[in-house]
Amino acid sequence: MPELPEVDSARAVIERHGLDRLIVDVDDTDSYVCRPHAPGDIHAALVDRTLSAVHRVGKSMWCDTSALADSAIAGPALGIHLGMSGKIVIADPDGAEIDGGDYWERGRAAGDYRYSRFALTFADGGRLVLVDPRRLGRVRLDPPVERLGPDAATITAAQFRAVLARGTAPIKARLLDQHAIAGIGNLLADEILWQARLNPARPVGELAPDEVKALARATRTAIAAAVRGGGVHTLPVIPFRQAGATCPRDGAPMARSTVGGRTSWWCEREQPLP
DNA sequence: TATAGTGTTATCGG
DNA sequence: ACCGATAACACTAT
Repeated sequence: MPELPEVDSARAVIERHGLDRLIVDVDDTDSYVCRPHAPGDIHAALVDRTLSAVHRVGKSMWCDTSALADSAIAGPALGIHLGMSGKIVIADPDGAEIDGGDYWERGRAAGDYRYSRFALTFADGGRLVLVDPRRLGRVRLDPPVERLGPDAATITAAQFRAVLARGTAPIKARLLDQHAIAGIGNLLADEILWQARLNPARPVGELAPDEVKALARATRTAIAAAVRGGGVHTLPVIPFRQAGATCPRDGAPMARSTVGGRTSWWCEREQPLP
């Protein structure tokens, strides 16, 4: 589920319900999700601290952590990436849940989720849980977020032009490159290209200035719409990414192929190769 | 049973 | 060393 809009929702959940609560326990026993740390490392680093702030760039989140009671030195950052199927769930001691209820099962205690891969327990018994069936999400201390490109939600026009300025990669592959621009995933990329009426396989080097402009505008509006709607699934063309579908704008068949290593759908008539 | 999937990254060839 | 393409990762749903 998570592209930039979903990750921003998760960030907001942590901001509303996860900050300034004393951490008394950490479940970091999933050594795949918590790699490269050994089980117990994150526990040792976070117990007796609080999350003091939460940040997001692209699809990556991280939390600042407080100093210990007898110290002035802040703790390490807690990096959280949702991967393909991760969600953040806050479970209160009384069983109240914020988001993620899909994964709760009858007979389990509050906060005990079937696909729980990492969890913080707070002093009052509440928990912050990473629920992630596929385990492609990632939790680590001091994540290397400085290598990400500019955030897609706040990128400037000049930065956007620079993203497309060099190379011969298909536009879609470049939009998905998190080191070039951070936050765009497979569905958002298809929506942006559909809005801009550009074929996903067009090489970046051959774009005209007005096409770059159209892409920048589509990126801005698609992300704003997805954040407002509550996720990339609310974007107009996404339900038409399936066999036999026709473009909701002009009724032409939707075409499918692999571009940039990902399944891509576009309108055959409005998004032709030149 | 076989395949695809809202993501990232190591690896390989040019 | 840079750029682009591909496979692999873990697991579920169709």
